[in-house]
Parts: sequence; C-alpha cells; structure tokens
Amino acid sequence: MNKTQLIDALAARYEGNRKQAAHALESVLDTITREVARGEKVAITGFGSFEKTVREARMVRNPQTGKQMKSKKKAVPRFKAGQELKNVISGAKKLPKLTAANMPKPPSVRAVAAAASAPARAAGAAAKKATTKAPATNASTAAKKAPAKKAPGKKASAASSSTAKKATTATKAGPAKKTSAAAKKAPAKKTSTASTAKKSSTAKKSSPAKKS
Amino acid sequence: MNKTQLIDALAARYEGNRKQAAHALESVLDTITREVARGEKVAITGFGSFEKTVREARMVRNPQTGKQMKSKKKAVPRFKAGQELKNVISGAKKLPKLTAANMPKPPSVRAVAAAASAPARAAGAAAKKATTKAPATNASTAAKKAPAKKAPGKKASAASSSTAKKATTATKAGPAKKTSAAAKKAPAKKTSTASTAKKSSTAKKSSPAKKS
DNA sequence: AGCTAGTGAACAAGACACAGCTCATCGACG
DNA sequence: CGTCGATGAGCTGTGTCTTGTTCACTAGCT
Repeated sequence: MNKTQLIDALAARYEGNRKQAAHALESVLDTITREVARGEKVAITGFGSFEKTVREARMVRNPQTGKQMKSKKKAVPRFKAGQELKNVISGAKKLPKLTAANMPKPPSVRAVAAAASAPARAAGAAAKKATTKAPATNASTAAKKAPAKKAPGKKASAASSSTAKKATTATKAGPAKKTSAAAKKAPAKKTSTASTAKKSSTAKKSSPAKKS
Repeated sequence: MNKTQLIDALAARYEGNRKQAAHALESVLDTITREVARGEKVAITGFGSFEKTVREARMVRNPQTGKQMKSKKKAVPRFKAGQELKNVISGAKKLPKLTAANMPKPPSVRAVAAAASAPARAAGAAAKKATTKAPATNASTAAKKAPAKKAPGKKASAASSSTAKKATTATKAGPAKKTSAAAKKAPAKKTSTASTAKKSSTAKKSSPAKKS
C-alpha cells in the first residue's frame, strides 16, 4: 500500500477530504519523526513505541565479496509493537469495525479482556508452582487454549504465586532495577491466544541521557 | 513520550486544537493497523513500512526452568524504517524546522538533492574503484559532518563511473557479482537526503494481491 | 480513581541486518 | 496528468540481535 492509498483510506475518517487526510498523516509522521530524532521514545499505548537505538560499530561484510567492512556507531530507529497491535495482527481481537469517522473507543472490548486477564495470570502462576516443570507445561498450555470465556472462577486461583520466585537476577551491577512483568490477559475474548509477550535485552549498558 | 504528549505536540499543527490532533492520530494509527492486519504492507516513503510477518513455530526455552516450550506459528507486525527516517534519526539531515501549521513542503529541498544525486553517485563509484574503502569512508563522513553547504566539489568525480558496471543483472543465478563500492553519497548535502542504500528485487514472486 | 499495559533479566535459537548494486515504482512537481 | 528522479526492495552470507518465557511493579491511560 502506497502512501496515496493510505491517504485515501484515511480520507474516510475525514468525510472524504483527502487534503485533511494528507495533512493528518504527514503531521503525525513528522511529529513522531521529530520526537524520535530528539531521542525521545514515542510510546503509543495499544499501538507500539518508536525509539532511537544506538547501534555500536561492528564489522559487517559485503555478502557479495565477503569483504569485511566496519560500520561505525550509529543511531537507528526502532519500533516495538504494542500488545493490542500484536493481537490485531495475529488475528486475535478484531477491530470494532468502526471505519467511519467516530467512535474513538469501543466499549466492551477492553472490559472483556480485563476480566480474562486475572484468571489467565493466576492459572499460569499456579501451574508453575505446582510442578515447575513437566506437568506444568501441559497445564499452562491447556489454560492458554481455553482462556476464552471470560473467566469462570477467576478469583479462585489467587493463591500465592511468588513462592518460587525471588531475586532472579542481580545482573549488571549498580542499578538494580526490579521490574517485573507482565501479565498478559487474554486478548480476544474467545479465540484468544494467550499471548504473553515480553522481551528483554540482556544487560546492555543502559543509557544515558534522558535529555530534555 | 506519552500519547498525550504526542497529541499535544501534534496539536501545534492543528492550531492548538487537541481534539483534531487526537482524531488525526487515532485515525492514522487505526488505519495503518487495519491495513496491516489485512495483510497489506503499508509503505510510507520517507518514513518506513509496516508489514505483517509470519513467524513459524519454534522451540523456546523458559529461562527459569530450562524447560522447552514451543511457541506456535503466529503473525507479528514488523516495521522497517525508511531511508529518510534513518537519516533524521542518525542525526544527518535535520527536518526543515517546520513546526507550525503550514508549509507542507519546502521548496528547494528535493531539487537540491536531485542535483547532487547524480554527481554523488558517480563520485561514489569512482571512489570505490580508486580505493574501495578507506578514503571513501572518510569522505562520506566529512560530508555528513558538513552537510550544510550543498556540495563542495562533487562534480569533480564524475568521470567514468559506469565503466565498471555492465551486466550485473545475472542476479541470483549468476555468481559473478561485481561488488563495487559504494560510497554513499553525502547524506546531507544541505537538506536533501543522502544515502545510497538500495536494494532490489529481481524478480521474486512479486506481490500477491494488490487489492483494490 | 481504577485498571491495564509496559518493562526487565537470563538463556537459547532463530531472524533480521548490513553492503552493494539495479530495477520498478512511488512521489512530487509543473 | 505526465514526467523525472529518488526511494524501496532483494539477494547473499555472516553475525548480532531479537524473540520468547515468567513474574510483579509501576506508570500511564481511560
């Protein structure tokens, strides 16, 4: 899809006015670009985040010649998709169907997800504790498979999950960030999948300057 | 940078009207999301492209338990930054400074780029042949550093660049790759773009459905 | 005010990236 | 609407980087 087509599609949200659509698109992109360029991470909940990442100099090699070359350190843009976007892309959770020019936020969608979330998390934790290994796999898997419904007995699973955990990582050195993580709720209300996306990077050196 | 702040910044392009800004943002993001979800690659020249990629199932391992688990095949969103975006992020080429609510397109920008382009490329080729490496790097770097002016002596290198070229197109099958050099022209001569990254396809499978 | 999403860390394996070159298409301008 | 030209995409091969998982907290969003 070309930019032209995108503008055209966007025009639908502007009563067909392509001029406004074009302006909207370029404004948004330009703004994001500037922000990222400034070093600011642009996080858009439900969509993803744009961030400037510094790539250290490394030896790369020309595939055709096999000759080594070194690319010096440089900053590159990086985009991390948000949970909702992943769900939509993966097929779980379909957008409301809204396509006209209104309804900024669907009502029930999130609510349902929220309801499911609790149970999903509990289930996972419980399973883990139970065996911490083989059986757990099955259990957890099963749970994922059927997270759908809203949540039959969510409150039931509460229990104490943290048992097994503790300080998993001292990592790095000075800065002990704790952070943790994530509970992923069920994306789609019924066909969900249980996502659980997380990630991490292996101790980098963290960085610097937050600037502005 | 939160979405709120983004909207605020965006509002500047809408006479400070945050409502319109918010609408513009959500419209753009939503539209892109839907397109990508449909499987369509959304390519925005100068910014980047959003695409849906299918990631096959693979065995991953739970770091804490060491237990293998398999993530099933799933689709994930992918974003590839465009050339211009990269330049902006990396520091080369700064946006026009436009930040108010007008001037959608600066006058001389592209024109200049175009002018420089031809020579730049030639230069690159020549340089490559000449040294194929060190000098070229420096040269380009220097250029970046002093992007401002348009281009000191670019025309000089014109010479016979294409000489080295010929039928490179064997592509794929033909092992004889040429390899040459490269040289990315000066990224920011003035305000233009810079870069020389290219890629190409050579007949692949073309694209699937173009859809409407 | 309430609740959700995002983040971090370690370990392992797969995937993307880079470089350089070329073609086709998009994009902008008149 | 047409044209000029820049931009995007790919191959190839090596290697780095990312993803994936779990768990809990906190900040941001609604």
